[in-house]
Amino acid sequence: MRIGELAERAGTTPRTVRYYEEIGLLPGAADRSSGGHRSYGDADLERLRELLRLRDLLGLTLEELKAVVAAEDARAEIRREYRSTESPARRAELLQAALGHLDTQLGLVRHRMDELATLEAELRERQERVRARLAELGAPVG
Amino acid sequence: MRIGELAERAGTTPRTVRYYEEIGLLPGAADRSSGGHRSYGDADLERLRELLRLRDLLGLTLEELKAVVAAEDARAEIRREYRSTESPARRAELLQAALGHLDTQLGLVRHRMDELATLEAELRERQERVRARLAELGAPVG
DNA sequence: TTGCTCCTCACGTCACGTGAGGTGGC
DNA sequence: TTGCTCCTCACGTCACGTGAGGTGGC
Repeated sequence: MRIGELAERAGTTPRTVRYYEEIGLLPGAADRSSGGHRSYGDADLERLRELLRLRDLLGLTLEELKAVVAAEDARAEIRREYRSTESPARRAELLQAALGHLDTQLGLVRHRMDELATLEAELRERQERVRARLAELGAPVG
Repeated sequence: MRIGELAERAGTTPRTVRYYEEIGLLPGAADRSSGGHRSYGDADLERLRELLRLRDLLGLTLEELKAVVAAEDARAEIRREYRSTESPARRAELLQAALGHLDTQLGLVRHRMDELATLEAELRERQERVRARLAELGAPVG
């Protein structure tokens, strides 16, 4: 697919995709099919979606996202080395590193969920109070 | 308290507080005690904390936060009018508007929580896979 | 008097948005 | 041939960061 479709399906803009490529967060599109147009596959779409999700949900900066990409590339490297002659010790080391990154991300996710749960509770409390006042006025509760 | 303490207790910087004042998101500090230094109270701290929370957790822009502030000022206005001679119809109207704003915010909060829950599930799944591979290697599960 | 924090410009930065002017595929 | 999307500059914008140079309270 071309950059317009990629961006729309990922929920962003072509400009953002080009910017991410410019700063090295996304690799330059593999083939620039005739006319210099960037061309992308489904794997590119999935990776972009995940980056945007981490950006929006966890508030990671683009520098931090670069570190995430590096960690994921390392995981991909693990899979590639999996059947090679790499030593079990080295494999375990890489897997442990991957576990560390996942732990960090899970910690961030849970922290955010806690904060959101607190916010939700406060909003519901306010909502109840407003509803109670409306009831006092003899109005129907919306 | 002065701007440095306010900012630190709210988890931000003096520059951000001044910027929010500059664009009209925060009112200019009530008293500029001798020397032109801004002075703040606990209510200012609470309001700032809430704005930062909405910014960080829901990703609202500063323009959107202005609308939130306007809605909250309207709620404060309701309380002020509560014992005045305002008509019940007018009061109900203001309360309904407040309910609408709360509904909107609750919708955003729940949407974010859903997205975070999905992300958490995916991260846990990856974690399990990595752990399984580590177990295959005969290594202790971290 | 010495630090510490505060003040106001004002330029820099991050993460893009938005034309300007031009080329390429159905 | 006409739209549509793409391309590369390059300047603009939002939300601040970061000194520059100076004043004020324990």
